[in-house]
Amino acid sequence: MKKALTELISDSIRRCVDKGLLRSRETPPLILESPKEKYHGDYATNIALVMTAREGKPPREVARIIVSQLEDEDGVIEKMEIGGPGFINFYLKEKVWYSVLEEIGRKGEDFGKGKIGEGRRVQVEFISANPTGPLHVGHGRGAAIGDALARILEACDYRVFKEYYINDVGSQMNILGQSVFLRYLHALGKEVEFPDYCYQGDYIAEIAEKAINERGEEYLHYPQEESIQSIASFGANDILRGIQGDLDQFGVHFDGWFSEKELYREEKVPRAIEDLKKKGLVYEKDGALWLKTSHYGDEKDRVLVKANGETTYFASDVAYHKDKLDRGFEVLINIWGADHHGYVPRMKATLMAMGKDEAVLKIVLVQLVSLMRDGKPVAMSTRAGEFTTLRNVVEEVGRDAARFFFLMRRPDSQLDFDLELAKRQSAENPVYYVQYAHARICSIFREALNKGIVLPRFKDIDLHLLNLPEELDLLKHLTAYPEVVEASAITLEPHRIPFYLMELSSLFHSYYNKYRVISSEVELTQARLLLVGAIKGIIKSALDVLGISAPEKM
RNA sequence: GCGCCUGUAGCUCAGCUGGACAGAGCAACGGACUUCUAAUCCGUAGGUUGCAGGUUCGAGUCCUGCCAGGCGCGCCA
Repeated sequence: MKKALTELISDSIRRCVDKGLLRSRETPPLILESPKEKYHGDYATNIALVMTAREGKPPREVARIIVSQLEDEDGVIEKMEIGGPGFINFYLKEKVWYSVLEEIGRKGEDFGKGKIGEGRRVQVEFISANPTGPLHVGHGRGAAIGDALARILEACDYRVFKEYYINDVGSQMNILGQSVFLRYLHALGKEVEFPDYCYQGDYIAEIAEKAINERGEEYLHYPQEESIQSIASFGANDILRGIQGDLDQFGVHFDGWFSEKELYREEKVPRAIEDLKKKGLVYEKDGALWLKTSHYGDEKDRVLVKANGETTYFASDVAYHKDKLDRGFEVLINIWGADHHGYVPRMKATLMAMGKDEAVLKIVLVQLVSLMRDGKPVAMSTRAGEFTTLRNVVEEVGRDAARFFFLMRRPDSQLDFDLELAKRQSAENPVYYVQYAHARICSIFREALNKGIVLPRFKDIDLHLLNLPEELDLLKHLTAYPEVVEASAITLEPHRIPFYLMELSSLFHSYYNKYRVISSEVELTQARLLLVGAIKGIIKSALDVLGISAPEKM
């Protein structure tokens, strides 16, 4: 609808220019919005205000000219008004809003799906937590956002690949190996000291137990270095299985798991460096090998290979991102914890060094989560081993509530996650508010079924019976759903969908309390059933895009 | 010291990427269940958008400088 109206206005402006009424050859981008106040119409544009400087005419005059040339061939406009300083307000005919019901009926679950992706291949990389311990709540937020974004992009005709990058190389693996090895020795009755830098959580001892059960005393017989390395992979594998289990329980499923170790095994790191060297972007200084990231906006150059010959973590990342491109992804989306924000410029620079546009790599920074219980912070330091895992949180508050809470806020604002609040099954908890709207509608349909009410074919229903202001308002909101999904995809902001859902649910609950859907008037009942059925469908698909269930009974 | 994010009602947050009088929910107060689920609804009250400037027809939104909170600034991963 919005698009059609935008067309009409553009046509009108073109006509004005042709007729010499206006002189702007280039029209600024046309912005059409839904005014907050109803008496400002269904849609409004500020185009006349924007054009006023170039036209040398007062804005209301420009607006008047545009309105005079507007040809509404399909007869969708009820009236147009020039408001305030020069807004053009459009009031649409009621029939326009009815068409959304037909569209929802026709498209079913595809209603809300857009085309802006044009089939482009996009990779969404998220969580990518080191396999050195279970996932904690912070990872949960990243997981919820990454998964929801993937679903949103899919709904907009992107071909999405969800990937988890496993950081299974480097010193943290070594520390994991040492930590487990020491617990292993301890469990076998040896005297050991457990240093501070080792991972402290109970899960380390549990892995050591498993190692004993599965491998016995095998690790005692190798040289210590070898044992540590080997027990590190044993531990990493075990932890990774745990992470997969946690994610499974949270309803997140990846299309691919990419191992850093594989990058080295396939020599992709040296090859990536070689590639950049050929472009003259790599140089040697102080015995180390550097990438000229500063040529692409980074504050300084970065080391790829240290003076001691070891490659850096950054080098792996360079190779990994090259691999992403080699696999044919056109857009790369990385969901990162905000503590990694300092790496954004160097990663963007890397992509540019590989000859890509900066916009190919989009990085969503997710701010930290503070876990609260009744307003008091819950400690969660990994080191001390007293952290709260994602698993614990999901078990305590449930998958749906956890997801909704993670998705409710803008990624770049810090999140206080209150466990007690998330558990409460009351108005304070918006998850239930939305789900309840869905369940209520399902209940209406059960009642209709009981009473033997049948929905006739769409064209046999008299939609003009839906003429209450509340009904038109609901229809307008339904119409806006595809725009919300699209905006969400463009801005990479999933929180718009929970907010949309809360608004829609609120309108429905009001309507439900004020009027009856099922009444003795058969035709009215049928029309209203059609309306609430459409609402139900949209709540369902919006929840779906968030990875949240839509229960039929509560 | 430098950089990134945040600052909006008592609390938790929206604000459609510059629009009309700044919006919800919670908490507070007062009402609504013989009728499709009261996990709901209706009403009342609540504001100098951190502060000070600037840009323009118009600023919560953009720019500059402060203030406050969070997070980063390794040849660590």
